This record gives sequence, structure tokens and C-alpha cells, in this order.
Amino acid sequence: MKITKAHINKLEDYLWEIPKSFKPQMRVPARVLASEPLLDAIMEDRSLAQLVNVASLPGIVGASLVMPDVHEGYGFPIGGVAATSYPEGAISPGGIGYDINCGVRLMVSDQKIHTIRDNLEELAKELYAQIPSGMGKGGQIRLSSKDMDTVLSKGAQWAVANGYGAEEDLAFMESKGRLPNADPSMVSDMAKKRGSNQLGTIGSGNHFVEVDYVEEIYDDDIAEAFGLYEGQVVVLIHTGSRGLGHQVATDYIRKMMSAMANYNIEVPDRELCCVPFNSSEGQDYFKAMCAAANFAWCNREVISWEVRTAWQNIFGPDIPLKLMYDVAHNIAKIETHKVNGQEAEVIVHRKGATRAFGPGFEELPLIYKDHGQPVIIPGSMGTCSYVLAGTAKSRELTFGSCCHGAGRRLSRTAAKKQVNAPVLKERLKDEGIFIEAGSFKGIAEEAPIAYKDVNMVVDTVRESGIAKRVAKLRPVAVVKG
DNA sequence: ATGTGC
Repeated sequence: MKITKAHINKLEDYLWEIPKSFKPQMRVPARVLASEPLLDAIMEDRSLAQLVNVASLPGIVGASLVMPDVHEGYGFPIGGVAATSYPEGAISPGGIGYDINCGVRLMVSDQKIHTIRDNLEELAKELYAQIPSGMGKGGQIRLSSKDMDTVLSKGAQWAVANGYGAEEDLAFMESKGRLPNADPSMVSDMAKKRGSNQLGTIGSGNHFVEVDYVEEIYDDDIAEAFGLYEGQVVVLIHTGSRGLGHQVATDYIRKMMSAMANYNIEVPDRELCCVPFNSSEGQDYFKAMCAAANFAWCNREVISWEVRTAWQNIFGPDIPLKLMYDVAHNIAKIETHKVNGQEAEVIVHRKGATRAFGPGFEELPLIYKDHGQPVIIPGSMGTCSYVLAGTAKSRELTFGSCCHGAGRRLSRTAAKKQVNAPVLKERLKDEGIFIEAGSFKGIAEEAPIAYKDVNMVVDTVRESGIAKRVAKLRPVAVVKG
């Protein structure tokens, strides 16, 4: 059945609900966090049908949720949050995504944009030279099978211990760059092989390394705590677990498709395949997912080292780049949330959604603790990005989650038809944004026109109260696959 | 997203 406005109730400004009564399979209502114009845009693709499907997941609690940057994905929409009861509720690889622990980190310099304007083109080229990018691309590091197991169990700590990272970065990463439940033996040899030369590589698609400057500060206190100020040059890194995470997802989706029947699980779409978290298949996947997440954190740490190398090559020694924060936006976590008025442990699936815990969260570095978790929102290439801070309200509305980006508006194919990439590249150069990319195809697919307006997305999360605006970033140099 | 596809 086609979902229309008639099926959607407005709960409050920026919060919409498709009630449980919409379909018999639904176990909880389906909720959309969006302004009305964004809701209209969301209704253009199959996001809401997928959101409704997710509401039938075994053990789902509260509501099936999507953020304002949602678009359709494999089974689950990208920009979705689903919490299932721990430990017997479902775990579903589709609710995490093929790129396990795809995420973003922000590094901050102590340079002002006007001091490096003349270096930007050179900087873009040097970053492109230092950071392997593109589909299937490997890097310099070849991991032995012993080192691979250490990466999978220790995450970013491996990079630090092996000269590709900085000890002081670890405290500034979600989960300190390491999920303790990882078990390398649950990751297939094929996945390990695919990942063995991919540490320190960004891949393709929407992944990038980008130099930005802070264009505007919205909250002085939080910006100061996060170490951000107007005019400051910063570096944004967006990538995940590459072929390794993709293979883990592929392996376990295949296993769950056949295992599902053993647990009498029926889902409205095969792509929602899942098993009970506490089943053997569920535990195996969770341990493998944690391992792939650790690979991704290590990858972003190694890329930071490459960025620091490029920085030194252009600006000389001793120009520090500090890690502001690193967030995952494709991951499942065991967390405590309020469910039907009671605190309960739940398995929170975030697929294209960022954890956004508010002030007081224990894991945060002391200097951030009074202000909530940094939430990093990359916009599309050549527009702008945001730094937000999580709030207490995110726990009430979205299981402590927020949006993760602008959200795709056009399919890759549609974007390629509409965009003349060489012209776009020149236009952006005229605006002072230098792009270095492996292919014009990649530039076309990632053109700003292919994305929603990130300002509208960020306005929604701000108005709904799940995050505060801290700073707006403007790109000046971009490396893409 | 991904050695683009059973």
C-alpha cells in the first residue's frame, strides 16, 4: 500500500508518526523526524515503506525511527534507528549497513584560513598523493594475519602502537576507537584478505578527506570546549571499514537468510533478515561487526596519520592537527534507554545515524562532558558541514541519535545524467574549492544537486531539540575516490 | 557502501 499524508499523524513540530495500526505486522509505530518540506521529499522514495517494515522487527521497542536525511537503503532506510530488546531481540545486519562503522572524524589545526589560501591547490594535491582513494584501492600497509587480528580486536590502538597514530587521539573517539566484544575469529578469511591492504584508504562513493574552515560559530561555550573558533582550518575525514566490513555484512546476511527460519522469524522483506541477538548466529555476527568497526576506527586513525604527513610536507614540521572527535554512523550498540517508562538495555541499530548523547555522558573526554557528544554532519561536496552537540532530549526522542549528513536526493544514475563533472569541478575551483578526485564519475555522483539541503536537515534536528548547533564548516580542498 | 551483478 502506498503511504500518503493521510496515514501520517503529526505528533509535534518536526515529529510525525505512522501508527501501529497501519499494518498488522507492525509491532511499534514508525516515526519520522522532519520538517514538513523534508517529509514531502522523504515521501518521494521507498524510505517510509522501509521504515514501516522495520517496525515489524522481532523485539523492536519504542518506535522505528528515521532522521531528516533519510533515503532508501538495503532493507532498512539509511538514516534509520531501530532499538530491539536485549538480549533476545533481533540483530539485523541490514540495520547497520554494508559499510560497518562508516563514520566521520574532525581534526583541528591552529591555523587561520587566510594564512593558507595560497597553499590550497598544492595542499589538495598533496593530500591526494598521501591518501589512497578509489574503488578497491589498497595502501602501503600490508597486514600480516597476526597484525590483522590485533587491528580487529584493538581498533585504533593498533595504529598508535605501530607508528601510524597518536596516543592522545584515542580519548577523542567514540567508544575510544575500540569495541571490546570484537572477535577476529568470527571474521572470514575472505574479509581479512580484502582488508589486508586497505588500512589508510578512503574508498569511493561519498567517502572523502576535506579541508574546511570554521565559517560560523553558533554556541561560544561549546565551541570553546570543542576547541573551535571562527576562521580556523580543520580537516574532515569520512570513510569506514572498506572491503572488510562489506564482506562481513555479505557473509552474515547470507547466513541469516537461511538461519532465520530456525527461529520462526518472518519479516516483510528478505533484506531485513535477522536472528535473535542471543542466538549463536546473532552472537557471531555481533562479534564480527565489532571487529569490522574496530578496523574502521583503525583506518580513520591511519588516514589521520597520512593527513598529518601531507600537512608537514606543505607547512613544515610541528604544525599540529588535533583530533576533535570521531563518530560512527553505521553500527549497533548495547545501550541503556528508557523503554515504556523504565530503563532497559537495548540493541540500538544506527544506520546512517549518529550517536548524540547529551551532557554528563561518562565516556566523553572531560572537556566535552558538560556539553554533550560532538556530532559531525558532513554536507555534500562544495556546500557546508556542521558540528553539533548531542542533548538529553535525543534520549527521549531517538534513542540518543541524530542525523548523519545531508541525505541523498538523486540516485547515482540520475546525478550522472544531470551533472557535467568537469564543469562542476571548474565552477567549484572558481569558488575557491579545490577538488582532487580519481574520476569525473565520482564527482558527478557526489554533486551538491544529488543531495538534500544540509541546512534544512540541521534545522530540523536543532528545532526538534535532539542536537545543538555549534559550528558551520566551509570546504576549501576535497579529496575523493 | 562494495574486487558494481545468483
